[in-house]
Amino acid sequence: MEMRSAGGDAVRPPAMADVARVAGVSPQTVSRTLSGHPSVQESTRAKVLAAVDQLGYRKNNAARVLSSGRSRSIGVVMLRTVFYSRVTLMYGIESAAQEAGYSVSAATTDCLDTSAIEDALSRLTDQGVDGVILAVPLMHVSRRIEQLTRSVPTVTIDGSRTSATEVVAVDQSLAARLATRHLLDLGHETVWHVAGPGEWLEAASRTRGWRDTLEAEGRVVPPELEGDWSPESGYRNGLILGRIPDVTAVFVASDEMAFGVVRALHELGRRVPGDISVVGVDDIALASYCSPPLTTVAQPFAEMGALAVRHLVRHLNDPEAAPEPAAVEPALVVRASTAPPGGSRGEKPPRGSSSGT
Amino acid sequence: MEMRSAGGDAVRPPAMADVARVAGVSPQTVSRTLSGHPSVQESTRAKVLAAVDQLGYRKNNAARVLSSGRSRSIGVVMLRTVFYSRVTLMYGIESAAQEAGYSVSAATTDCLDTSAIEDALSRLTDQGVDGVILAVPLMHVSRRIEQLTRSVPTVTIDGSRTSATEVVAVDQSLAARLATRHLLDLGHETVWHVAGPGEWLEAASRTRGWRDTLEAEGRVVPPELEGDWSPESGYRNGLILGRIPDVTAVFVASDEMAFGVVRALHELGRRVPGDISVVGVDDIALASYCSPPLTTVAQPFAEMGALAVRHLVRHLNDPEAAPEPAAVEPALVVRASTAPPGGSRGEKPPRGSSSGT
DNA sequence: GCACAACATGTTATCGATGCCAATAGGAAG
DNA sequence: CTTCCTATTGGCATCGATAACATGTTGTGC
Repeated sequence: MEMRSAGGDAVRPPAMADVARVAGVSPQTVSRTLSGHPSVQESTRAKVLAAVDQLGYRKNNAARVLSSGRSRSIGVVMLRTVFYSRVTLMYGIESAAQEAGYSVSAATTDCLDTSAIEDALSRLTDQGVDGVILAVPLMHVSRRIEQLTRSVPTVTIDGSRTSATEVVAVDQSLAARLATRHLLDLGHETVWHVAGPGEWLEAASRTRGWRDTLEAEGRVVPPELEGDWSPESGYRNGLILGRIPDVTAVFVASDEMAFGVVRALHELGRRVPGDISVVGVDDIALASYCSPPLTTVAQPFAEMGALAVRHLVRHLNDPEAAPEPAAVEPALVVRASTAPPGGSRGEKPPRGSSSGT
Repeated sequence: MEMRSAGGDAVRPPAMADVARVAGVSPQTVSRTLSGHPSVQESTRAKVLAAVDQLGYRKNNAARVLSSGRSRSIGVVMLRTVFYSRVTLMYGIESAAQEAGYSVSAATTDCLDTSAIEDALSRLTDQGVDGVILAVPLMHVSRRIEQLTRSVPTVTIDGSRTSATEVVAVDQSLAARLATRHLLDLGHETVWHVAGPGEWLEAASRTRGWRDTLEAEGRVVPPELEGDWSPESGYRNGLILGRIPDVTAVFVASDEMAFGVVRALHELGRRVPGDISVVGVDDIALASYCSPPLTTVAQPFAEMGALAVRHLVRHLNDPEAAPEPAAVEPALVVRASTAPPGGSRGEKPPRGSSSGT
């Protein structure tokens, strides 16, 4: 960095015109060569590439964007959380984008305020992204958001559909149905539920899937408890559930909350899954390594991110292409935190298993 | 998005010249008004702002960058991992950057190959970032990296120092010393260690801190085991440690590996901390919620990211400012996975504790 | 009353690449 | 041998904002 300041004005980085001069061709030909235009003679191409190499030429992105009107970058609006799901999603987006030749810039927000989302979105459009992936659960689509998404191609992930938007989503309701049905199949009378925060669309979908499954089977639908995705909130709810004698099966809306629930149950002396079975959602890396290893619903977040990018890129390349909604499917991963009711298959199998009490 | 394609060529977004025309002033005055230049009369400013509002003018970033030579964006090179530490770091960087008026673009890589890092770095410089934060553990600084970091202000985090670079780091060696000393203070004869992968500088620093502490106390230094940060690798190493009768205390280089270690020990019937005490590093959110709650060393990742940004921005604003290395300090968090040796305070206290075997 | 400063604004050149159109050359077709 | 076409290549305008310089305008101190 010293070079830059100390070197004075001598070291202006080489521009395309410099390359053209060295190669003995016009700047236009250099441009064509570098962007892979077919109509460039092999000998010319070689001269240009040699000059590029000799000068250490690097393309100037700003100029290219200004001139072509396309930035080859996409923006992502997301919440600033360390939840496994969001992070994995982001990486899926990044690698797919990179593969498609796009760069990614993220605008994260701390909260779900509509105004915060508006800000994030406008930061991205100001920056000149070609398209946007909205990875926040939009409950309320404000006029400003509507307006912004209308001016730039947008794909939403698990969010409300705005008028000018394609949607990519995991079938959250299916995730919940898989979990709930698994517990019912094991023989539990009914299943309790620790939901995610109400503002989150995916939390709402999971709750709906859980409720639907119970109702379809004619089971009692217990009142639902609500957390905020944090392990702490799971713990709090676990302390409540553990005190209710009826509870034999719990579907928790995320693995991290499930960890908290299990912890609380242990502290209350309830065995998992001996007394109470627990299912989470996400299949985080640590799910196999808690006690007991957590049964959960795996979600293909990375694929979802990649899918969103593919949709967006397709639209950017051909704005006429019909938008088509897409969903990817979650899968149940059975580990050791679930068992038939009655305490027969506890984590540390009690020899004389007194079924029932 | 339909608008864009269907609207034809009529809807070119308004440019500064349009605003100038409407406001009845020169484009330059518009520019000055919008960038907060002091020498603009109040009445003029008002006219300009009214015109901006009326036309819905939004600045064109590409043009601004091309013209001014500054992009007000910084790049981050990091590994594509979901490890808590890296994610938290990223959010620290993002919020600090946003506060300073910079946008962040990330270039993530899958592996630690020097060439992959070179690619990521050059993607960022091509994109025209004003500065770069290198958040990968650089063991080998190639000529190309040297060259790239020389052409753009760079701050490395926990990496090898390149010639033109400032460094921000957590004192990893201190983290290891805190953990090791804690275990020795509890009365353990010595402490075993599950290290991170050898290519990671921070893994090496932790190993060094651990070794130094043992040697300073004249303790036997056991051979170290090595993982790859994943819970799986912790599990594998746990299966080994659990079979070695001498082992009473283990310092694991990350919480996620520690989860694996604890799981393996449980499966082998070794109690934690009754038989073996375990300390991790990171203080991830789930650390409080495993069985037993994990004693660990908390690292202020978010602060570190913010610090890196502050350094970088300071340098961007004043290239003459002397680079000063900075470190932030980790802190021990004692929970329930550590205890004096001898099995007296096990997780589930065995009534007749047969100390030793 | 004059010189000079400070402020407010306009003019022009420029950043670096690309889009569009024109121009040249070589070859195929008639 | 002419005409037309295609493959290459160059010239010029342009994207939208800002830096640098120029201009005009008001005010101030002696």
